[in-house]
Amino acid sequence: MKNYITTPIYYVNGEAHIGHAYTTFIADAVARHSRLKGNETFFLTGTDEHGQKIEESAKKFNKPTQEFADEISKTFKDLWDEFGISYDYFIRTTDEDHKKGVQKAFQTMYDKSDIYKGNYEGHYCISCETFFPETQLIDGEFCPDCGKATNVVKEESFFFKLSKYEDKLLAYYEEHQDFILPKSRRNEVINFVKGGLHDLSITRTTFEWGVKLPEGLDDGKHVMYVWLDALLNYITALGYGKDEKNMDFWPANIHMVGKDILRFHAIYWPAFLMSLDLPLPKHIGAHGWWTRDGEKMSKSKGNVVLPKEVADAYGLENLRYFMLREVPFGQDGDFSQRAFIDRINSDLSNDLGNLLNRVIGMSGKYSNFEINSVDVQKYHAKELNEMSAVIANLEPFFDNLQTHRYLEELWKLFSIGNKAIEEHAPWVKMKNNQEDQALATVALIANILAKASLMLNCIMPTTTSTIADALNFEINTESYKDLILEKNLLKTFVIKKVPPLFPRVEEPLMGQPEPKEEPTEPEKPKKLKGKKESTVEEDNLITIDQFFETSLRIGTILEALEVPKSKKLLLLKVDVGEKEPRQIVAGIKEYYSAESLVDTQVCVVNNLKPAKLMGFLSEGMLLAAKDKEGLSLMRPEAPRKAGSSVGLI
RNA sequence: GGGUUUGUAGCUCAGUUGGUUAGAGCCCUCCGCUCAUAACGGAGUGGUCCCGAGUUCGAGUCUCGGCAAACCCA
Repeated sequence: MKNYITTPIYYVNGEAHIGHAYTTFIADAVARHSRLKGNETFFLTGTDEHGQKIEESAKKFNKPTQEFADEISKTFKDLWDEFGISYDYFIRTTDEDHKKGVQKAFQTMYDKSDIYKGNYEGHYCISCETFFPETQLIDGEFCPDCGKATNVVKEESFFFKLSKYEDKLLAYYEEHQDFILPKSRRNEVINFVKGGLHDLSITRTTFEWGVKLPEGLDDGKHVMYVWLDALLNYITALGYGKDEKNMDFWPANIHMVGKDILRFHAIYWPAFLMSLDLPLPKHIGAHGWWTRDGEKMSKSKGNVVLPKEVADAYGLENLRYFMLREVPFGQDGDFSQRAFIDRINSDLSNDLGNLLNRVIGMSGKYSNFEINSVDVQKYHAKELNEMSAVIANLEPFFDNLQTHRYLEELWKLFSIGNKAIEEHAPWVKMKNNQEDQALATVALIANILAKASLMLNCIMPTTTSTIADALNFEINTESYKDLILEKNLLKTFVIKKVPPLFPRVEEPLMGQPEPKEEPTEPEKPKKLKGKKESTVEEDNLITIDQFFETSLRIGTILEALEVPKSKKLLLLKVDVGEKEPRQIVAGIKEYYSAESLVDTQVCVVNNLKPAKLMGFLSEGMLLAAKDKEGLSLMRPEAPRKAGSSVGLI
């Protein structure tokens, strides 16, 4: 069986945040799950690089558009590589092959008379790349989504006959109840379609950064609307319009998307495919968004969770586990260090990690690390049956993308193991000359860990491989078949001693003044504590009065402009609670775009002697932290009144 | 304004086609155990299943009307 799994292609207009990582983690888990079961699997991710917004962002950074796109696209690819995402192909919409495929699709739809030329007039928001009807605008001018001003655009445009497919789409939803997952999202889509579909404007003449139309259709003025271009990546990646070499993977098993782009995937995309006479994807999986400590994440709040930062602090696989365990698929999830730490400590350290440690400890004491499954069936038939029952029930959860339920059920295996140890108390059996029984219990635990590792592998690939290695087997399709499908037990082996897999986390590892400690090396913290050395050098001590000589205040940035000809400098107008805002020149242009700073708060050194930089007067400076990776402004955790003083607690 | 979804123990969530005393994990308390990462096991505390009305022998589950939150649409 062939399975094709995709993430959306990510828009190259900013760095990857936790939401991108989440989509990618789920898709990666689905792909790994599919491979482990022996299915031929193609997992696609990539970047979406066309559109007016990219063109303009590139201009802002004074870069050729392609170069700008190259750079951001690379940050995504690098991150996924670092995260060990098992994609088979990374597509970019600026790839020549992709563009050709898109043109071929356009031509095919045109030849079928599903595309026609007309005129479009409407209010267009550049930022959202969307037209809005006048009734929807705020004050008749501003974009209802982002609040920025819209432009009235009248232009020649090609249209796709979306209206033609209304009934076919509805029929498809009806026949395929699980086309849209979770089911709760289905109605939303159906209602939208029932409300009537307008033909879709699919080309633009107002900018150039996009795929040109096939030759002969226009005079070269038009470029394709970014969504048409973007959605087609799912087939151009398989060779559509070129050699078609992987088209036998089509139709996709699942397109994983965020709920914000469900409409494009559940309505426009199927309609395009119908027009191309291609089968439709089997599932569209729409997941929710992440909040942080119960609040929406946004640049202006400065509370965006960066996946790399979290993975560095807590471990990549812990993060994968947390994200897939914590949230019912489709619902919004909340990221908090408290919840994350609870998951690590109770689920990973106590239940799973400790169980492995127990089996290593016992086998070392009782049988010189040798483990033999010969008597497991004899003494632990009950546990084996319970295990089989749990494993047999797992699959549907995964198929419905209910990873949180899948993991919850899977964890019952560890509970069976921990209970069995308590109940059979091998240490008592050893004293009573019932060595067979004691060793059978130890072997039972090893088998539990082996089977659980196979089922957990798609979510925690590295950790489970470590466990498998300790248990002297490899995780692959054969062992899956052997231990899971055929329910066999491990052959006799000598268990490897491994250090605790999941050190307990005692306190938050992020957003703390203390340096982060490596979660994989539990020895370190102890050493640090033991030394009791003051980390402050005596010579550098100051009195509290000296500290208070510096006046620190919270400021709200009202305006931010780039200083011409300067690589580093931004010119800011900052409200620090005085009559007039201060003008501050700050060297942060390499790290922050001017527009992202407006309406955010910073910490201002208020009583610095004014200085002139590149000819501009600067009446203060900002606090920021810098390391090799980059620079972060110091901001209040929650908004404070402009001019609030920053002091000691 | 129309619509969809969600609302169950302090927290995070399960509750299949309506059927006996509403479940799990975490947290908290007590007890037990010592192979283990102060981990594990057992017991217990804790619920007007958002509110109100209705259908029914019987409603967390169905219907209607509210309230709250999130989202979609005009």
